Amino acid sequence: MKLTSKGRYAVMALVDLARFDNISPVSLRDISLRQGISLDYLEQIFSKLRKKEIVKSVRGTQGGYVLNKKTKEIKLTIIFDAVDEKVKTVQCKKESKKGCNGKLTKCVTHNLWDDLDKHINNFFEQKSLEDLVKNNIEKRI
Amino acid sequence: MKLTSKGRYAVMALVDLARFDNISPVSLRDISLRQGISLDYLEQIFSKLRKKEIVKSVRGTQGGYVLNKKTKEIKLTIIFDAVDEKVKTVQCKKESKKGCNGKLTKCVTHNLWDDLDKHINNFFEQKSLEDLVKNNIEKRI
DNA sequence: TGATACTTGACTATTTTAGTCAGGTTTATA
DNA sequence: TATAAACCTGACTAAAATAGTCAAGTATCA
Repeated sequence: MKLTSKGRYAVMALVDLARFDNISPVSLRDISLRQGISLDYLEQIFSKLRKKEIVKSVRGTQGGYVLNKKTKEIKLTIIFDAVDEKVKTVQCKKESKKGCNGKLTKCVTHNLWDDLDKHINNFFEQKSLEDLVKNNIEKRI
Repeated sequence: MKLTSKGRYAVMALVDLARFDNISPVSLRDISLRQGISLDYLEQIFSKLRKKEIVKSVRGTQGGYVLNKKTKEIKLTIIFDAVDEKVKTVQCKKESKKGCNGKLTKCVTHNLWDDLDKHINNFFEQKSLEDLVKNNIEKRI
């Protein structure tokens, strides 16, 4: 049970962006250096974030990225969704009218995984970028 | 963010076992047929469960497996632990004295992942096999 | 003593992940 | 208007993890 580094990097990069974008756009190069994430990989990630309107890009010299929403509104849910980090702990097959395990019933643990997904998503829906930035400033990390 | 099928199968098989083992040992062959899990794979999983004393084996004809603890005591935590299903959503590197991201500090999201792991583990520590079996009987799945 | 069932360990195809690489296009500013 | 900084896109790939399979046992009950 792991989170992919794409999801993790997306959050790290956005926290970084949230802390610096009040002055001017933040270049991916800067984020790359500060967070230790490959520039090429960051570009892939930000392309997705831009499509979901979480960030805006500013082109040209001195350009970069800016947040496109308030930090309070950017919940982890929408970040993970943007970079295809799915919280689907178990994929029960939906073959025609069959349930999981190839039979007509649901598998014995079906409800359990549903509950688990809800539990995790609940966490992601509550945490916003604002929380993370605050947490960082408070603890002076 | 996915659970491996090893973890899922382990839980499915144990729920199955919990429902049938009051009469006599349950053979893996039966579980395999009822739950649609490969027999060979089940053997790997039960070998691990036995080492952690979650189940006992009964050899010979009419043999099989029996639960080695009360269903109430078998929490998801110990099941996942037994089959190496780790809830470590993010692996921050621990290189000598360096933090994650190769710097001297913790990465900006370090505390977040710790919180997430706690949140998920909390769920697993509360759910027991008893809960799952009850849920199954009530809903007649 | 044979059938049943557990036990072990090696092996492997497939999929996913975590990037890299190459070759663009756009735009601010000197 | 040239140029460098920065974004943008898509194809490619090595390595790791996953989800099993396969083979060859050993133990024990009837």
